[in-house]
Amino acid sequence: MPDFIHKSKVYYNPVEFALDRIGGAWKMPILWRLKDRVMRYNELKKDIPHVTHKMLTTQLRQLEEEGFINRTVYPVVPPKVEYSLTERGLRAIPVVEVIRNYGLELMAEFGVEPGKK
Amino acid sequence: MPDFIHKSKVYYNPVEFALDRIGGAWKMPILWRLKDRVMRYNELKKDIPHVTHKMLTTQLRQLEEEGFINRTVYPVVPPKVEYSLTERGLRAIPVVEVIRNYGLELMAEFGVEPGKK
DNA sequence: CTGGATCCGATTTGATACTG
DNA sequence: CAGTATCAAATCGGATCCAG
Repeated sequence: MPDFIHKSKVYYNPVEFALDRIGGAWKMPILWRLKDRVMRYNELKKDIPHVTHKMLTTQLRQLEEEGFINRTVYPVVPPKVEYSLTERGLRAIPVVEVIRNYGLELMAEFGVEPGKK
Repeated sequence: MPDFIHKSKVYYNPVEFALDRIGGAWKMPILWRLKDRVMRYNELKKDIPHVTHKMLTTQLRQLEEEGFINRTVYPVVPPKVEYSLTERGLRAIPVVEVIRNYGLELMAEFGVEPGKK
């Protein structure tokens, strides 16, 4: 597997490339929540446990910049901003689902319990 | 999605749990190479481009500790150590494959070329 | 050949304060 | 409500040296 460059970063394999787009602790959880509905910033903030303001905004910016989500600003006061999946974001969902299900399997194997909401 | 704890770290969702086991830049490439054969340390080292000694050893230790790979030491000089997939590692392969294929798709979309080799 | 340990700079992240 | 900027802490990764 050869090297290739994207946005001035060198990648060594397709897995690394994919995980740099939708990996990390928050991107898949964000995409997953936008799976079947549009959400406002604060909705995401409240729905994703423990994500900090900074992390949520930077991850949203990156997902937007790479074409996974749309950011729609309504010129009203107070501000209203909605996030939704793009075509590309939609195509990521099945992958997220595979990883998510695998995570649930692993958790069962390791004996960790999701607990209650 | 509730919180849960594994090895004194708090997780917030199954995706994060899964990626902490097999995510990062090197773990999937390692698992992928052990998919259909046993490999020695130096084989992996030579076969995975740009991985450093430190990264390869730490990732191998973690994969071993979490039960994804076996480490077999042959008491000879010079040392001979072989790595192979466990049952659990084998079950991770389909997931790796999904992400790998998705990475290849994304690369095509973004117009990056794997180059030759 | 395989692996551990250490140093140290680079990157990432959390907390906090400030804005229209 | 949504977002930016800044600072310090924490983590990560590469280079290097030593060892059985």
